[in-house]
Amino acid sequence: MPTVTLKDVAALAEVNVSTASRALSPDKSSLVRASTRDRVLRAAQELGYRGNLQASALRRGRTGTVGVVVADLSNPFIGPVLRGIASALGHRDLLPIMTESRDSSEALSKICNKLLAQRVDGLIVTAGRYRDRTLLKAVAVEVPTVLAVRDIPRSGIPVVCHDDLAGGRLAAEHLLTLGHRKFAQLVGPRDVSSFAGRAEGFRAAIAAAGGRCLDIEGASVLPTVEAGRSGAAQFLDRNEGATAMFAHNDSMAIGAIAEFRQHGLQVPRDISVVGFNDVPLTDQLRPPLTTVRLPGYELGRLAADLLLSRGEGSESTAERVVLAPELVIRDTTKQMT
Amino acid sequence: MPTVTLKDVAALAEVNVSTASRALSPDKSSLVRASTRDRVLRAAQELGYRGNLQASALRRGRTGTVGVVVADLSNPFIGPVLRGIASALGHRDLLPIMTESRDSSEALSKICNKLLAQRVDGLIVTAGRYRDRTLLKAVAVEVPTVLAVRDIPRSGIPVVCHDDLAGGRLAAEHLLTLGHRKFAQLVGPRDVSSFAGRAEGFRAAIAAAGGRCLDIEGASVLPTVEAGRSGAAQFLDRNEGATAMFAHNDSMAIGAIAEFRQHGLQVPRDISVVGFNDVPLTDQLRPPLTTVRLPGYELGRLAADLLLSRGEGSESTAERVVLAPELVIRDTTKQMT
DNA sequence: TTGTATGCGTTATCAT
DNA sequence: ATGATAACGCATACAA
Repeated sequence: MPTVTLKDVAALAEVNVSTASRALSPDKSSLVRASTRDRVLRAAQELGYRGNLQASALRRGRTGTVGVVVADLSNPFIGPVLRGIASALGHRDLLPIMTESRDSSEALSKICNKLLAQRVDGLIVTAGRYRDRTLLKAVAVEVPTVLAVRDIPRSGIPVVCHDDLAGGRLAAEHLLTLGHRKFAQLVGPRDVSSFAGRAEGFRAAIAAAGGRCLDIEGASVLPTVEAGRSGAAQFLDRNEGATAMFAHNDSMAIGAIAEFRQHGLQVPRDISVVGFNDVPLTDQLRPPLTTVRLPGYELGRLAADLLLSRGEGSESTAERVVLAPELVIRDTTKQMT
Repeated sequence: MPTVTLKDVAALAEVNVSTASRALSPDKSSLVRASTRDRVLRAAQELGYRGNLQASALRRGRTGTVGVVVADLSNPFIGPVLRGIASALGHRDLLPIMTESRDSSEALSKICNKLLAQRVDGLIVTAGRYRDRTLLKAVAVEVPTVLAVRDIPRSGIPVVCHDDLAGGRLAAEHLLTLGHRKFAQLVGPRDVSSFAGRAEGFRAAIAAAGGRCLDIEGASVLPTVEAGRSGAAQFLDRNEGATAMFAHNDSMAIGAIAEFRQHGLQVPRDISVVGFNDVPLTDQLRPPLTTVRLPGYELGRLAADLLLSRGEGSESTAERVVLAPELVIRDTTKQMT
């Protein structure tokens, strides 16, 4: 497969390469006479010419690509976010390069290096933990960067995230309204802003109402169904009379409910449970899960927009966009009797 | 941020760029004296030098990137596949460029064009439908390509997929063993190999056993929970005495079960249901879903391996790898009484 | 072992 | 309106 270059096209159209280049460039094509442009276009068509973005990038100093790092591609929450990013980016003819760090700082570092070597025009990181602050600050000086989903305070990096503080508060207020006074929460990793925010929002709202809240740390590594089970088991061991539990994501909530059931406790009859994220199928569970919904697609779109606006040098844009969560009341929470 | 080039490094190390290039190239670094290499390395370190992969690619004729196209990033099945791909690729220092077609042929076409313009070294397509055959055949002559998950018969493109025929058969045999004789299946899109295979495998096994099977087409556009509901509703309308249903994925199975429940029918008491994919949380449903599990991670790894082996010109490798599915029996199927 | 020179494919500048 | 040419950053063939 003899790769067709601009030179070939120019030769066939009997023009100089620079003319061919102009004719094929969307914005400069007006500088060339219509008839010759047509000739070039036809030649390109005939040869099956494809611009070489590598060469173009080298010459122009921009690659037309944006790196995107996510922690976990299997996290159902991330799909909409990526779609939002891709949508906003595709709109301006940029190609997202998506990668997964598996929440490993080492992997994140490697990925960033690769992306920088690829000379991405921008970077969107949804996988940042507090301990990655130094790394990401260094990255951010090399390429326009925005954080999404997870914030890193004092990093100085612009961010689009959801309001986890409000999310935790929403969960707390819902349970308080139902008459609960003693609570437990299954906390997620402490050095991830989303989880830290949920913990603090919940704790503060409970405290403000004079309630008591027990933190279960067992699930602080990976917030999975299994972690939810073991967290619930711990909770039952040292039960201090809590009647409601807030899990920092739906997986843990589901695990907890399963564990409760196994111990003969029914949700919500014996204990109320609130999850977080509203991932698919939570509405199909028995009972359907009360949870907090986040605007993933919107978040992705805004993150990409923020990146683009920064890339254009208009530093005037907001550095921090926070999206409101929404409480979805289903059947795992009920009024105290 | 004045971008550091090889020239800068060479200048600081007081060597020629070619020497610097050699010193920094992992495999050619043996050609340079240890002391000078150290000097170059230190200079690179000091300046924070990053190779420019664009320029390197232009010169070497390979970019070190592989395009990956998926139909739907939110499909929980795809996560492991992508991880498998990334793992195999990362191992050889290749960067996967992941993209999503949303199952649109138009989008697929655009994406392929972009990826080709990016001069990816290879392409893995998990989003191919039958109608994309022409497009993908054209793509495959330009760049080493492998299909994954979804096959396209008579495309001549190597493929790694699961054995959907066997998957359908597994479902059928399980239900037959339980004593069922009249069936319905909620079919997925006809022009996607995975669904076509499931349909055919199920149908054939039923026919071979002298059973009867009704195909419900209502869900043939997007196989979602909603499609499962409406499919089940259709099924109930024209009920012909079937006692078991095979849904072509878990979402549809879940939707069907919900619809049945709404009509006062219990699963598996009144009707047995088998899903497909074993996506997360299906084990947490009430009742837990009987389904067919596919080796996603393994599939991704093998697809990447196949691509790499092809890229190396060893055309001797198998053109078609088919992975065995596994039946996961849970509680939505039961013995006929 | 190191340096010199050239070209990868494109675009921008400067002429014409 | 078009052509000639240089340069982007790097890697290699060849020379020394």
